Amino acid sequence: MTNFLAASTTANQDRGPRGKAADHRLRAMIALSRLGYASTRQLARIVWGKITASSLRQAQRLIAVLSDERLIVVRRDSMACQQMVALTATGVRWLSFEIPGDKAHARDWLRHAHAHRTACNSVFAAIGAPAYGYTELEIQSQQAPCKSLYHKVPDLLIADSSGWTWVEVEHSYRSAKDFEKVIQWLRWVFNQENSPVREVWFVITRPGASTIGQRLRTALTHQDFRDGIPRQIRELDARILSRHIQIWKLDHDSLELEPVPLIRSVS
DNA sequence: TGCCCGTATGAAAAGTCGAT
DNA sequence: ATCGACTTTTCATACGGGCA
Repeated sequence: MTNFLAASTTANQDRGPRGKAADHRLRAMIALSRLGYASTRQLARIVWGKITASSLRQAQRLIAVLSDERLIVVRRDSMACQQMVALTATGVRWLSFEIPGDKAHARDWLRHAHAHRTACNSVFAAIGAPAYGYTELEIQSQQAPCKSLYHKVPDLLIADSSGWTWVEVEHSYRSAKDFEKVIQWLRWVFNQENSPVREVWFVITRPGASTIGQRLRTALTHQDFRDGIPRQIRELDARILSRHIQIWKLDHDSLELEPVPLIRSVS
């Protein structure tokens, strides 16, 4: 992936304001280069850390300035009633590194913005846009350490020294067939001796997908020994359920993740 | 969804011209 | 002849249609 620190040291020189404003600008530009496109809210969350009336205003002002300087283009998303922005060719040149796919500009991504990528970007913002994480766009552009694993492509990937956190963005209800594939995939991944994946996160971004936790719990819980499931699978499933899965729900207003308990509390 | 292409647009460069 | 103000040309690129 692109070397961020090198980029930030060179891109910071003699380009617009210095100090805090320059830092905000650089962080917004880097975020845009990684996400492909972003909403005002996403930028506010990434650059200022949290969504407040103040951070939203600052984000709006920064977008106005960058747009005046023709570093970004703005598009109003009539569906979601929000501004979406992406880098222009001038904006890409402003950065001292290439954007995913070595594209000249990010206009096409903005024009063909789709709900799933937008949701992935919101989740990326919500987990704090980590430098050791990879966006959906970066994964598609094969800049992540993992393009796919056992026929499954991650929506987001966080790769720190302790292993990978594989993030699935649950933006629609999974069909029974698709869900079964996920279960088989989980078993395959966590049956490996040295699986690079430490945890799999399921992040609910739409009400329609909110039952994913219950479905996983049901599928991976085997109370009856006589149901024909081999002991190894029962133990593997129990381990997956207790150690390797986390369910989160995205709050679209604050762009924060709320944990969803996976194990029903014993009453 | 990605790419190409024709057109529109706006900024910079080059050219024009009158006043001194 | 030189300067400054205004006009024209050129060029880059944003936009959006359309195709694969």
